[in-house]
Amino acid sequence: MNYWILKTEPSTFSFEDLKKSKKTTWDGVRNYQARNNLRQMKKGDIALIYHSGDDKKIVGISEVITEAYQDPTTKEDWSVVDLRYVKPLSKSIELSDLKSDKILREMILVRQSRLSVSPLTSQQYNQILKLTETR
DNA sequence: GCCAACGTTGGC
DNA sequence: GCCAACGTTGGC
Repeated sequence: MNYWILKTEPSTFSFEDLKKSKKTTWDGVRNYQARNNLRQMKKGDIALIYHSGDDKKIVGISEVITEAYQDPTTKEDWSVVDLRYVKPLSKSIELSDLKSDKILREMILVRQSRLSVSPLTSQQYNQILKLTETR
C-alpha cells in the first residue's frame, strides 16, 4: 500500500466536489514528474487531498480505484487515475502545521510546492492521521 | 500584488 | 547542448 498527496485548487475542484460526485477521474496533470507518480499508483492506494490557494490545507482522504490510464481529455501521452471519496480528516491540517512538524516538513508537498502529485511515506501518513485525530 | 521556484520554448 | 526569455503556480 502506497500513500500519495494530490494538490488541487478548490475553486477548480475541491474535496467537497469529490464528496458530491463520490468518484472522479483525476485528469489534467501536465507535468512529467507528476505523471510518473500517477503511473506508480496501485488500486487501493490512499491519496490525501490538499487544497492550494486560500485554503492551504490537507482536507480529506480518497482511494485510488484504478491503475493509471490514458488521459481521455487529450491525445497526448498523459495519464489519469480514478478516485473514490473516503472521508474528510477529522480536522484539516494547514501548511503552516506541516512546516512546523519535524516529520511532516520533509514531505515533498512542502519542499516542492508546485508538484501536484507526490508520494507520502507511511510515517508521514500516520503522523497526519494522528495530528488530525482521524481514525 | 509580488516574487521565488520551476518548467518550457526557441534561438544560437 | 546551452541559456535567455517567458509562462505558470502557489505561498506570502
